[in-house]
Amino acid sequence: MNKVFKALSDPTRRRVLQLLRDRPMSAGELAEHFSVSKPTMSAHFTVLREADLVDASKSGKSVIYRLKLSVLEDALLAFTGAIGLELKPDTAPHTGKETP
Amino acid sequence: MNKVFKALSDPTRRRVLQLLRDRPMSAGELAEHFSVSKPTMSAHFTVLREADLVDASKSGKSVIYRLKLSVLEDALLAFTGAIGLELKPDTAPHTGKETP
DNA sequence: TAGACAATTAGCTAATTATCTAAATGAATG
DNA sequence: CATTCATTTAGATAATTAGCTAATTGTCTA
Repeated sequence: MNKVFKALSDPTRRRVLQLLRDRPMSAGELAEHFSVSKPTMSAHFTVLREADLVDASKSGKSVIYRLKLSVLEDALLAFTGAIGLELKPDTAPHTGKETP
Repeated sequence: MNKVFKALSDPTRRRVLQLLRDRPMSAGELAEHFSVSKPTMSAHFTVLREADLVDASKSGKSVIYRLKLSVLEDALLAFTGAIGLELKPDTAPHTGKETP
């Protein structure tokens, strides 16, 4: 859980997760959304991978990153539970079509 | 919101919030739960205060810290909302008697 | 009012982090 | 099979952070 919170402490990484909410994306595609160098982005991806918040799979020349939403959810629920902030899953699954 | 996540990125600070869940506590009382020096704890309190996650009030020789649960809740909901992780408040208010 | 006590500030250090450029790796393609 | 393209690794640096001890501030109380 510590790694998850460390990963979430950087705004760039939080934004990456947000982008991945809609669909899996390649490293380069993700990097286009930010004004930092690709190696810097690559380092952010490593942090996210080590926190198990994303999954990386190679596809040809590209590396595709996917959000692991359940890991994020589990960490957040574990923390809020420990704090006594009772949040609970709102069962409506994400469709990827929220803002058409 | 960034300051909140920065504040949450340290396990000591997360634990402080957890301790404050039960009741307001003085700086010294909080510090007793950790094996770091008081000045170090004081620095953690500053981070939590700057993130607006706690409220500090002087009472005689002591400084009493109180958890600002709604600030934490708002930040977490803002983030989970942006991610498409639909958590929602579970309306049951915290009584302070959960584990008697 | 002189200690005693609680907490913070000052000043320092070691470790971590975000960033960069340049180089290396690995896969597809002419 | 040499080139191009996507990504990562190497190596460096500046900024931030968590930690310490010593000193300061502020509030009781004997």
